[in-house]
Amino acid sequence: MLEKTFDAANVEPRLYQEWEKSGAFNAGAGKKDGQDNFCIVIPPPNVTGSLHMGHALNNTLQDIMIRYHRMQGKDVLWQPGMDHAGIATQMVVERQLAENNEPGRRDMGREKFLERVWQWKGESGGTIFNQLRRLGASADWSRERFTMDEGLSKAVQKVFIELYNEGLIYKDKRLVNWDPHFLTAISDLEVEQKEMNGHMWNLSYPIEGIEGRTITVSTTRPETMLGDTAVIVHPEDERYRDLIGKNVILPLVERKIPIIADDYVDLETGTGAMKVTPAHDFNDFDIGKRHDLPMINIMTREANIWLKDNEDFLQGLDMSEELQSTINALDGVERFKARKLIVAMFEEKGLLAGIDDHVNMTPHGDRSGVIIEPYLTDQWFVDAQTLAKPAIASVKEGRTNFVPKNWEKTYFEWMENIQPWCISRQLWWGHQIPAWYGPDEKVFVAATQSEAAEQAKAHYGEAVELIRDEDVLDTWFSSALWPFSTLGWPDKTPELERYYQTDVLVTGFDIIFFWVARMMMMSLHFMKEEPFHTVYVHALVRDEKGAKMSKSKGNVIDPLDLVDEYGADAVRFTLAAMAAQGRDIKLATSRVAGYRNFGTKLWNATRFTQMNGCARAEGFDPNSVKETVNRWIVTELAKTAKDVSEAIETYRFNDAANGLYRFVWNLYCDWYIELTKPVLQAEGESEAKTETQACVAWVLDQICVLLHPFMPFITEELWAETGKTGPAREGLLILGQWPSYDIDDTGAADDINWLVDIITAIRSVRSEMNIPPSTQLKLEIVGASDQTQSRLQAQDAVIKRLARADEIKLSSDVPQGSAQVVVGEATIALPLAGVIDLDAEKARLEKEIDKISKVAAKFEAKLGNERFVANAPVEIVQDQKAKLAEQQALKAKVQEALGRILAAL
RNA sequence: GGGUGAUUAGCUCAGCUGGUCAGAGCAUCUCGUUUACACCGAGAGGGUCGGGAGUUCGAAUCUCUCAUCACCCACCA
Repeated sequence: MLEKTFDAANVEPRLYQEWEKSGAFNAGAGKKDGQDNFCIVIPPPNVTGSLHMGHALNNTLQDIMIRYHRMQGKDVLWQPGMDHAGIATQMVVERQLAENNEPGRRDMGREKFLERVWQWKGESGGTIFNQLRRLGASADWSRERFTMDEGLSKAVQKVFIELYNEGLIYKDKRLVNWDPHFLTAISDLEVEQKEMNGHMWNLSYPIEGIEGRTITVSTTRPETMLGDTAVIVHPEDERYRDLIGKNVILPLVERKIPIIADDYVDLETGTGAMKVTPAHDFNDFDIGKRHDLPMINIMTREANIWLKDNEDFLQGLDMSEELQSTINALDGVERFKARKLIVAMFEEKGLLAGIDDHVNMTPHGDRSGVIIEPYLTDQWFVDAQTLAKPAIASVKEGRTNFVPKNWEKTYFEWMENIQPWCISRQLWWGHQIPAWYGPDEKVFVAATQSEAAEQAKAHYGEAVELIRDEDVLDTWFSSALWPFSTLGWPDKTPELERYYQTDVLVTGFDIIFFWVARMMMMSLHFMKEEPFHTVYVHALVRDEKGAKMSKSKGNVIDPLDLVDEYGADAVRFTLAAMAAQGRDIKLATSRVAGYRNFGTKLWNATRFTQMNGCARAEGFDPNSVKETVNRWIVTELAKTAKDVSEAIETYRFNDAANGLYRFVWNLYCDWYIELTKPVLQAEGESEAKTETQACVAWVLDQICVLLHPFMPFITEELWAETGKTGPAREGLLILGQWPSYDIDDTGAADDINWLVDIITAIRSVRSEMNIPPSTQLKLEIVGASDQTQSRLQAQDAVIKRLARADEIKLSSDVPQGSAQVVVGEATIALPLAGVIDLDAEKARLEKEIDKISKVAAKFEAKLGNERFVANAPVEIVQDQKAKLAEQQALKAKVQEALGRILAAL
């Protein structure tokens, strides 16, 4: 006999071990008779990561599909693995070094530092996978991969070399987003624009040769004026037309820079004159290119002002004492301090024309949080525009589909405007770029140094010393290869052959650009086939009030805390039930508690079966059950199974979960079990009892199967429990067989619906009339049709039990002073003269009539509308007519009942 | 500046391709310990589906518009 509740904390780890030991997670485990494959690659979490709600949702949905398809008998692979997370990991290890007062990364040197990172990875990396295990994730852990594994690194190298040879990867000197904290370039995607309150400074630049005349430019970044190389005005601008072609004397540095015309300038904005700093602003960079302006970088990598020994800056300057002192004052100063100093200097010279408040979008590094500096450096880029073309076509032509579909628009929007992807990072942890430089900076890209040396020898005609590029690749470069690199590419492995193309990618919308788009590009280029046919994009998990969960807000719900409190099944079921497409999930823990209760409900239903001898029967055939109630429940089960399967296959996980919830609680527990009690608890043996016992057990079995993808632990446990009696069971539920039935008995459904109606109606009256549960009623049925009479006879015991009546008889008249309920054509009288309040009964019936009238009025209005009758489809009109007639008949009956009460009053 | 998604019972949300679609769960109220379950059972109250206009015989469901909120993208000094 089972305990009263399911002890998740104890059972879950045990069952998880059993599953793992059984090999059920391994690819091929569920395979039966050479059926289909099903493959999902996990979105690789950061090696530094720990489980948050987003992961919990993401992996729950994946596991539901994986378990579902496994039970379908497919050869299933859920490919797990982790991402090396360049910046994040380097950050963690550097912090650890600092905490231990150990030498920093630079003091340590590259090799030793990397050793430390590997050591850290071995000790603390990948805790997230143990957390996923607690959720019940049935990934094939034996195939776990890491983006820095030898195999995956080989794939990265091959991809880099091939793209380079095809001209799709190139090195370029241009402005990049520079993170002055981590001292590395980052891609556009790793930049977050944040609104900041700042100022707009108006700076006046004197015109060369025109005493007393200045031109005023507006800027949000005065410190960059040190690197100005032009002022531009609009060619049509009357105010400045005479100045075009002249020079300004750049204040402080006394550099002569030209005033040129460029229609980039907006006549309406600011003063209509713009300073141009090509080395520190993306727009200015383009303008500089257009006009072939010098690009003067005036900052160090740390974003401090750099003037001394800065050749580009010093070139062409006349070193005066004043300039020297300006340089002394500014050199090495942090950029925002320098800003203040420079503004003050302008003010002192009388060249500060004004300061306005200004709100501007400021770029921040998503990891470091510091303000990004547009910075002129040599970096490696991927020609994303070229790679994007087939990736766009693929989605346009439906070879890969987004669910929900509206994400395709976002995807197109981004892909069609894609910029070169900066892939080099000035970090150590990552895939070092396979490029070597000769004496004249000539690049040799090759898999190994010796290959590079050969190339160099061929080029120079002699052996030369080569220096390897220090940089590593963007982490997302390796993630982009995930669907094929994890399967063994570039080797032609059986897994690659078998599981590629994978099926579904499950992901949050926040990484569509980072990851999905790039997988599409790389996979199409190297595999010539889409990485997956479907991208299921799920929502963000927010807190109860809809706010994004974040540490700083302190509203983070830790999924493991929820698992501790309510069990993994409850957490999973909650997430599935709330995963309606296209909506964020606002997680309320009350929901989790509710679904924990759902598990308990099922648990106790199983206890009920045990107490009532409902053991599984050998060769039970749901198609041949005879009892109405049994025919009804198997019909409902068949419907539910069909709905759930369909919902899972169309990614409507909430519909699947809710369908199961409804069936288990509202049909199986609330009605089926109650309806079977009279038979099950009757003395002695009967065919009906034997059949019902078997049927109750069988449906419970099927519930476990259908619920297993959602609530794997409790169902597995119950499966084991119910396996202890009846015919021996083979194996674990995880490898059970997903059902589909062809059962549909509408007659039984009608009978039971009638039964439910009559019981509900009587209960309702009892409750409203305050008839205590202990009072046994005598029911008198008036006007019953033949069908109703036979139903009454068949269901006599059940009605008596559930409506709490000790006698049911047919009558020709309603006894005076009875409470009355109308069910179909029959009126059920509850003879309670003297017990009930007739005024209350009168009010109740009046209210009932009112309600019916309202419904009837709707149909009347429709049918009274000539145009409706003329235009609506015939079936609809017929349907509405029938419904109206039904309501009218009902109303007449209730009115009769009311008449009797009025007479009695 | 461009784009997307919201707005349905007190709360959190379902409602697909227009015709009982006005629903669920929590919360509330009443009653209940009948041996599966109080993490329970029975019953009840509660919304003119954000405002307005339109299409249609018929709209929560389609179109437009306004309002409010959220998010994403963007180099306007």
